[in-house]
Amino acid sequence: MKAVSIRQVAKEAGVSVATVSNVLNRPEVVAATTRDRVREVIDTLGYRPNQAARQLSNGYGTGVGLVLFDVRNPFLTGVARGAEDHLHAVGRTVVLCNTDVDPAKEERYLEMLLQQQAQGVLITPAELSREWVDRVRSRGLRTVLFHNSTDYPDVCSVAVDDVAGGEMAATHLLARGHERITCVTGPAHMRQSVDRLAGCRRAVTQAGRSEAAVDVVEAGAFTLDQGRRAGERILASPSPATAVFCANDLLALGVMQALTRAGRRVPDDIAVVGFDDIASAATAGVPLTSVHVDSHALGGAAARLLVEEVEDPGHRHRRLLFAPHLVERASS
Amino acid sequence: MKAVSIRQVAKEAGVSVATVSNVLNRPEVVAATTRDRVREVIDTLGYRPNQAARQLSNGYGTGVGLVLFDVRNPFLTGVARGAEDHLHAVGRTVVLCNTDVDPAKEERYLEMLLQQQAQGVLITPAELSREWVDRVRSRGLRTVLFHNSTDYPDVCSVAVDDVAGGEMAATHLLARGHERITCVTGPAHMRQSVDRLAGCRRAVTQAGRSEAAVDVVEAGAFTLDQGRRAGERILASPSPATAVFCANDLLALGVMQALTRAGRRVPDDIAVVGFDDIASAATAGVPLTSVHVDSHALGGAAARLLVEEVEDPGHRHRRLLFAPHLVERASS
DNA sequence: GACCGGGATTGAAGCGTTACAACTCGACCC
DNA sequence: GGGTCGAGTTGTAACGCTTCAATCCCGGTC
Repeated sequence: MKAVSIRQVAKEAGVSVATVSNVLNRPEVVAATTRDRVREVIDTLGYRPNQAARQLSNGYGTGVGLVLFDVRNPFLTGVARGAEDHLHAVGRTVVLCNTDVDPAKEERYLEMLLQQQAQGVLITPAELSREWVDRVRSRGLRTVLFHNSTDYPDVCSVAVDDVAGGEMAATHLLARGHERITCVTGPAHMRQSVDRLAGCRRAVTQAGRSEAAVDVVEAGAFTLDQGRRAGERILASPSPATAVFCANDLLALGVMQALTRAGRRVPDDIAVVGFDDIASAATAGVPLTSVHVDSHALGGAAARLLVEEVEDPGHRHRRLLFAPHLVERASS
Repeated sequence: MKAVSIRQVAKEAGVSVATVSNVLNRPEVVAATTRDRVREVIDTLGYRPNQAARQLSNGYGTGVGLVLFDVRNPFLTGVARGAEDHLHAVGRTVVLCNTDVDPAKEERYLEMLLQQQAQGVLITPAELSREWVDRVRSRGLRTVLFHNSTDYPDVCSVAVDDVAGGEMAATHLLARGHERITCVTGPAHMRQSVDRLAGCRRAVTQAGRSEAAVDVVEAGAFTLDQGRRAGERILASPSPATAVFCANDLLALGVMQALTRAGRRVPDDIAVVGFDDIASAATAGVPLTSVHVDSHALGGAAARLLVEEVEDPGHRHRRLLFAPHLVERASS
């Protein structure tokens, strides 16, 4: 029942613990015959190196924190999976932490990770600021942010190129022959609203049209309900555009519900495009065209960045921007 | 930069390391004044007990494994969150592992957890068998299964009461005045198909009707596409029932797509009820009535069970069955 | 004044690894 | 024969903490 220790392996193999340790960590320094013998003993005895001891000895552990505001967020779920896949592949262990965007909770987690001597953390910061970044850094935690901000060139981060995404959606609609586009954004202060709208406008002007070709409807939140409301507002307009691009799938689904409820046909009367490509987009009554983000790849990239930062002293901080792509479905 | 050790705290506070350790672990044995002084030094110095050392010393760690076949599965995502919440609240650390139902991968994870000296694991087993259970146990890992099986009374497990869920759905439809129900199941060999259908039948017979009042349509898989196909088959029937209960939301959404595409109105012509209450159920064109499972609570319960098993020597293994509940929406 | 009991404190032995300095031992060279 | 070299191996300190037996100290007892 008691776990086998390196000492027992050493005794059994007739060598010193140092040699066993070498077999494990620098096999090239030990003679082939000894190495084989030791290895054999290792598996007949079922020896399993004790991580805690190892960690204590060399001063750092193998765990890294995955600090997300909520794994249930479909995007973050993908990110989590992507990160976990890569981290596990390189022999690291992922500690899951959900903050609910609560700085106090986040702080508790970071503290816990520090106690575990985690080497790094992949995080959606609850409140990003110069101060926060410095604080985390000063405690010796390598960090990769899931955040779309250019303000911190000294931290690695990964994010989605919202502008490019908005542009894709709009370009698609224009290609389908729509002359005017209604853009439903979320709250105006949110970066996603701003950037996705900006992308939409860029597509329009690059197609040689005036910016006036895009009507803006601002929803109070990125929710289904607000989407419905936005849909009603669009219907109330004297001459609604024939296409609507929503900054988020929930808004788009809400808009579609309002439209169909009012008897309009999607896409025949009005085309709809969303953003994020959540699962519901594909399963909707009229499957929704949406801008897809490969959250898995994003998580993987973040993990890679973190590992690089941990292992390579000459690491340069980088900001990775992921290009999304359009998934065309029946709604447009 | 170097972390503060217990020794420095001891020196600074003018006591021995043993006393500092006591302040941390058994505060009641140390005199109030000493205790306060030590505590003060602890936070002015920013001392953080080293988990690895602690773990090495007392022989076991604080981490527990959360081994799921895929966090992206919406149900498991909820479970993960529920488990994490509780585990964190009781000071434990959650190590996330995704197996993709691959026994080899699962094995690697278990091995890794063993090296970390994790005390327990919450797991969706890739291949459940007597042998597997014994093997895991013999290595000293406490285990709680997410699995609906009565075959292993000596292991804790949590699961959903599928029979009760099916019964609820059918009872609801009968109450709405439907005389006959079509039940769309997944593959016949899957427990979910069997149990949910059984529940449906039970409701029907308990309402004094013959079992013949439920038509069975077996779908090849729990997918949207198979749902559409099932929908078409229902339409092709000479006298379709006015209500359909699907063993899964994706099937239900597929059925609804087929129905509306054929010009039938849901729920006016045909009512539809699903199972699982995934996010898409609420956002569908016609919001779907579904049997909801509180995955968060389920994860929490599993966590509680595991902690109990780890901490209480007199622990009795239990099998928890969660009652689902019906969420009524527009589709029925 | 010697003795006792018990609360408070402490010294030191582990816990299982790693890594470094030191050692062994043949082969090889002059 | 003595010396050098290098590959292989090993003894052991150190990592930071917990725990337990041992010690200390002080007020109370007889």
